[in-house]
Amino acid sequence: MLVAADAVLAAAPFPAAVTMEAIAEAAAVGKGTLFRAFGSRDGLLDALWTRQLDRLRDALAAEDSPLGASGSPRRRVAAFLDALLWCKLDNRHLLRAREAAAGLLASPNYLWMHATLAGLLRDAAPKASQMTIDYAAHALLAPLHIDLIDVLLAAGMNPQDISRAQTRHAKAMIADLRD
Amino acid sequence: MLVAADAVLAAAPFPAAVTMEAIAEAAAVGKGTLFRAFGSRDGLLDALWTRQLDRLRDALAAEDSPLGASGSPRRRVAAFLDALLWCKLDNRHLLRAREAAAGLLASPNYLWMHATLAGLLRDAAPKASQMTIDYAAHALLAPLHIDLIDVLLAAGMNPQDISRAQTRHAKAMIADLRD
DNA sequence: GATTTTCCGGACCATGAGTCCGAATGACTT
DNA sequence: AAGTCATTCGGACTCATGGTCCGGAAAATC
Repeated sequence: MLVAADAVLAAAPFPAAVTMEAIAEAAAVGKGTLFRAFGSRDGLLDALWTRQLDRLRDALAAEDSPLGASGSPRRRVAAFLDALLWCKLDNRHLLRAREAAAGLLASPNYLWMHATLAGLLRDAAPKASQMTIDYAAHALLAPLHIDLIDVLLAAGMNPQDISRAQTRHAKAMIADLRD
Repeated sequence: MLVAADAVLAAAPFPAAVTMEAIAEAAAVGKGTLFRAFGSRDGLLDALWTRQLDRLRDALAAEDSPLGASGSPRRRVAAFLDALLWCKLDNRHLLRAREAAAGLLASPNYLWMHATLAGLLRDAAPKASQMTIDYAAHALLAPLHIDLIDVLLAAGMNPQDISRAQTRHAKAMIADLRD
């Protein structure tokens, strides 16, 4: 069932448009069965994503990988982020299946924010490469995602705290960009 | 029309559940008129969001604010991010109106990623405060959002580039956490 | 083989985005 | 002022899809 769902999502040119009915058919099963097993569309997607992360968790537990406790903390952080990156790349179809804000980052508004911030960063670090600056701008904007802000507020931070943390983040990024 | 839409979204306990019909009624206008004016639900939300950002753009243009060209680049970056933060806080209802991944950051999977990464960061910078580490972990995970990855790939970066940029980001964050 | 229980599946329902055409409004002409 | 034409409006309608539900099949038990 999970396998069939993964296959049909991977094959679809537009995973967000894949219906539960289509998945049920591909799995040679009734729609009711799908819903009984996963509760909802999101439940199914969650199950699929969790399955992928489980493999990652196993890798983390393995001693020999760069993720294992043997490496230096710094390397482990990088290795962990890399593992996540590859996992996400490999399962793009799955993550894109949640319609959500598809293309919101390509909207004029985000483009403007990014261009503006990148411009300011260029002023602050004239010698940094364009690609580095562009990435830094994205990395500074990403934590402003409303969902993350909600999480931070729910976790007990107040706007002042967030503002300070973000300023510090920016400072660290600029310091790095200046080499 | 925009004003009415903003009001009804702001008043709703769950903005994502506000229907176009409800907005039309609040604006004392037919549904057809709404759609003719904005094309779609997303179009309307875009228009609302753009309206807010326009105010920000004006502030940026003003000479006297910390955003103006008079400040140091570093201050301007911080001021810009802060302005965005407050803008987003003030318009939370509007941003949350795009149903999307509501609560995805509260899912066990994200919680695990965050906890794991925060743990690694703690190892790398034992003296940093918990709040700082938590924020850093969020800030490192946020750029892994699939939408951003897609944008980066579309912009010509390949996975290797992203990996390098992300590693550099992590390095900069850790360096900062260690003071 | 009869009876009970569990599980399955596809017909069915509810909802809400987006469409469309008839009606209303208003501008322009005589 | 009345008639005519163009433009815009609005709400009834369509359609797609997530989610429900019940009749019946399969399995377990005796």
